[in-house]
Amino acid sequence: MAKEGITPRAQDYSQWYLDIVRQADLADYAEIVRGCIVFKPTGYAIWEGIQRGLDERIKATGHVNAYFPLLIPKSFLMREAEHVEGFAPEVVEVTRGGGEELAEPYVVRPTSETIIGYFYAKWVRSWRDLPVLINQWANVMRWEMRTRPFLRTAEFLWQEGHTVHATEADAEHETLMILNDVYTDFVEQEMAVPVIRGLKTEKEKFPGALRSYCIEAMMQDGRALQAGTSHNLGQNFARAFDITFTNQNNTIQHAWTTSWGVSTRLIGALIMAHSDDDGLIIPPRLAPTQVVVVPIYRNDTERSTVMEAVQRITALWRGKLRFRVDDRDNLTPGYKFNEWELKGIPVRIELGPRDVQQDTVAIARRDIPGRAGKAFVSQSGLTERIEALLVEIQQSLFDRALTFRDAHTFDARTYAELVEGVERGFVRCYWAGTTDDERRIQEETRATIRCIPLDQPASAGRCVLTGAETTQQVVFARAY
RNA sequence: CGGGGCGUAGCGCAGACCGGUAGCGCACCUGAAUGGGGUUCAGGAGGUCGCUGGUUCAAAUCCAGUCGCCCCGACCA
Repeated sequence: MAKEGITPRAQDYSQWYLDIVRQADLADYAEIVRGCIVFKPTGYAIWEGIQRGLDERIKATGHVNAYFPLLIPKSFLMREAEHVEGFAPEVVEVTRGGGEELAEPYVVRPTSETIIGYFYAKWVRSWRDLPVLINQWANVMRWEMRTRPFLRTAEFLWQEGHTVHATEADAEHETLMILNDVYTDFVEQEMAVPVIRGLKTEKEKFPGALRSYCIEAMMQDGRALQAGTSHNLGQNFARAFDITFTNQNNTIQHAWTTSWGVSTRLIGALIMAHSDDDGLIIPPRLAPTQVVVVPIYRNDTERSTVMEAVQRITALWRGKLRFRVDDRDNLTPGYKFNEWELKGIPVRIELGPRDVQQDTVAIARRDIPGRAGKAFVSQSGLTERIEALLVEIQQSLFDRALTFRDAHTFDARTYAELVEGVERGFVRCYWAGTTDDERRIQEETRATIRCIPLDQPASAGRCVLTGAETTQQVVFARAY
């Protein structure tokens, strides 16, 4: 029973996504600024929830927040060879200011490794200054050729962590700790989206990094979405920006740096992982509003008794549940039911004259849409019942997403199986090919190696392409 | 950069071939009734027809130019 104005997923998945964004009032196109969107209050509230969950974890692991300039001297970008090459095509330049041509143009940051590297070089002198553990919440700009709300926009919001360490081992530990304790934990626990942790291949890694790790999630069309990345930058940026320190033996050494980020793209992941043909579904732990109350009445007398009961019941929720009462008078209850389902509120409580008499309410859960997810229950113990239901919904969304991913993950032994598998989801296979092989497969199948999973099989197998024996498995998929 | 399409009310569109001073649906405003799964009736407001120029007594409509947006591809993640 698809809602009005929402294209069913099976008909056109990409249009379905755009419909959800529009209908659930998450974003508006900033048609006057190419490739940009407006994060409307509902969409921004989801981002605030993401920020809260990540910021807590980032701080709990010893990091602090700071803020660096939006504009970066163009020459900075040039200092790291791979980095320039990687970002040059999508950089926006500022060449004038105060009505005059600038001596040196600035670029609008596509990411901040370079400018932060410059300051870290100033700040770091001794091994006693390390580690530097700083995060920044910021906007960045990349002139993308083709944009989609949240998934790829010219300007987007994110956090970028930038750290400096004395040794390679420390940097590697930091990179993996962020991947595990911050990103994976947040995305799985709060967003209820299961992820695969892995290493990027040379072809897919961050420009300038030694190694890039990532978490990859599966969307409901079987395509992969990179939900977060964590890079061990080695000494590449330390060399380019001269970040050095004197160690305990009074020797000057280049430091080891890392960077890691997740962006507003996560909102896209959230939508595509959970939502259905009736609209958005937001996992309870992240939902700006967890419970909506729809009062039902026919006249002023009924209205006052019903509203009285609503007041009495919701008074118990303060500090426990994020809720709102939909007391708009010009809309029918049926309309409101549909609207709140469309907007993905996890639990809906309906309360009418009959409920007042019988000491009941109707309780509906969003993950089971329509009347099927609705039950009449007693008012006593309602708060606890809702709290338990929210936990249950959170778990059921995660389980559902995991079951879906497993059902759409295929082991391929031959190239033909790989080609067939990426049509429908993730393909797991042994791989001993080269970067050129990857490129060729991408041309032929539009699929790329999403990652080399951290969880690897115990035994060896034969490469899906070359037939060579290898112990390394990779995951192929088409990606957003 | 190549191919295609589109600019008329907030949104979606008709009107254009055949020139005569702009219309429909939804949304919006007012009132009344309705109210447990997208409520009904009545009334109302809202448009320099993307922009510039030309043809004409008369241009949304014909002609020329120009700007912008969308889709497909290339590119990127």
